[in-house]
Amino acid sequence: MVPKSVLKEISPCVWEIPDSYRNDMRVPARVYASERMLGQIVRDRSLEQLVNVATLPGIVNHALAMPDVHEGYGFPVGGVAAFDYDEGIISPGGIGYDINCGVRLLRSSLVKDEVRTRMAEIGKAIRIDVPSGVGKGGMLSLKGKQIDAVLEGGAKRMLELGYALEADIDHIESGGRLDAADAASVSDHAKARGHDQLGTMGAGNHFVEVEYVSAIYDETEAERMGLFRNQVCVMIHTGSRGLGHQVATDYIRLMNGSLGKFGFALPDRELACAPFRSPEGQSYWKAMSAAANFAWANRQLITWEIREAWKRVFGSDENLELLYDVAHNIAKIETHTVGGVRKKLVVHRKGATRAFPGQPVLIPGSMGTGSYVLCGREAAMQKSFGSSCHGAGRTMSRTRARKETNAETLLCQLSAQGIIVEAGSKAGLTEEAPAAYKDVDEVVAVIDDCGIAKKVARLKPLAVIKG
DNA sequence: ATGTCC
Repeated sequence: MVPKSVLKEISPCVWEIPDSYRNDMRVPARVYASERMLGQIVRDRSLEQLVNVATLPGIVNHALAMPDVHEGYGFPVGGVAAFDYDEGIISPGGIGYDINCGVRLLRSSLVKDEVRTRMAEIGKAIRIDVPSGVGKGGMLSLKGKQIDAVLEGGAKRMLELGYALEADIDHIESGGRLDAADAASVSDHAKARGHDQLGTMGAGNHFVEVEYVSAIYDETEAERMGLFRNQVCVMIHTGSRGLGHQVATDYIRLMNGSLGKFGFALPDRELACAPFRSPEGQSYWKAMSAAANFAWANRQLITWEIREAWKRVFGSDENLELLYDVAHNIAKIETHTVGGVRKKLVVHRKGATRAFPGQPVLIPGSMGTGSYVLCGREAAMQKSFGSSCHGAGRTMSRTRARKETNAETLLCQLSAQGIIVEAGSKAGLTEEAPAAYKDVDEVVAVIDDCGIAKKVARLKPLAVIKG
């Protein structure tokens, strides 16, 4: 464990672990957090994991942790690490098992008071149209070349198939498609797991939520994003399902086997990686891009399903427009200024959101607490490779949350707040108890205060549909 | 997160 005394506050809410802390660190580590939050952060292994990340070949500037950081597989969740394109590595653990887990926000033209009495109905309709649960299949069953077209075309393939509007594509990070994707780098096993999973939610922290705009912090940005007070919106949180999980599994195994060849001695085997330019690194990059495209296609088909449900309940004139869609678990090739020089980097975001200047940043809180819309600021480029936090962040393991939460009590608490809950399983519900998460208001305040992204609007839940 | 252990 990294003791709190090692961390020095170098500016408000920015804490540094110097590279002298351990002799294998190549760069310092930095944490964005309030002092109170730092007290929570030092209680798990996330900072030790962050120090481990700082030892990886080709890392530039700092290994970064956002205020929602917590322990993950090898790399902490809520972490950002950028590696030199030519000299650096790519690591599946730095992206996560759920490749391109992410969030998308749809806005309606309805206001809260018009829909209050219809929430049970829309909750059930979404629950029926968007299948959820571990291993669950959906409305499409893709075969052979059909799945390859989705892996290489992402959300744009869904447009060709009639499940997207032209305008949707312009409001997705990277246009909902990474060009590097190559279906041939994805195993048949991964394709088999994913072939019927488009348009499905999954389980764990994945959800669909009907929310309303409860506060506006920046009128100009809110107007630009088409948001207004009491407006009803829909948030979708899911990823690449079994397909992405299998891609991660396949390449962690492959890269563990090639560590010796590259002469890598890692402080933790969970950091399995390969030089980005190596055959292993390139294969994973192409497969990760394909899985990311699959996730964008998934959120797109879910959008189509929700639009159908929405029209059934609220009438055919009612539509849902895509505000934005962001990835939370992904690596990207980006150019950033490092030491005054423009450099091509492989930016790993694991439980972190891209937050380029002017870009909408979507941050869901824990179940029942609602979400934030922020807007990326110029300073993010220097402070965090244009990245923000991605959510509230866990303070309790799934097991502990399940042990300490009573499902009935939790349901009562949510319904007392007027929130409709459609839950797939009681175990799944208790794992996501708000008590198992940090306070999203506090997490977002750090991001706002340190100038990474500014608060635009807050949304509160009306109906929660969970896996 | 995940056909929650090949």
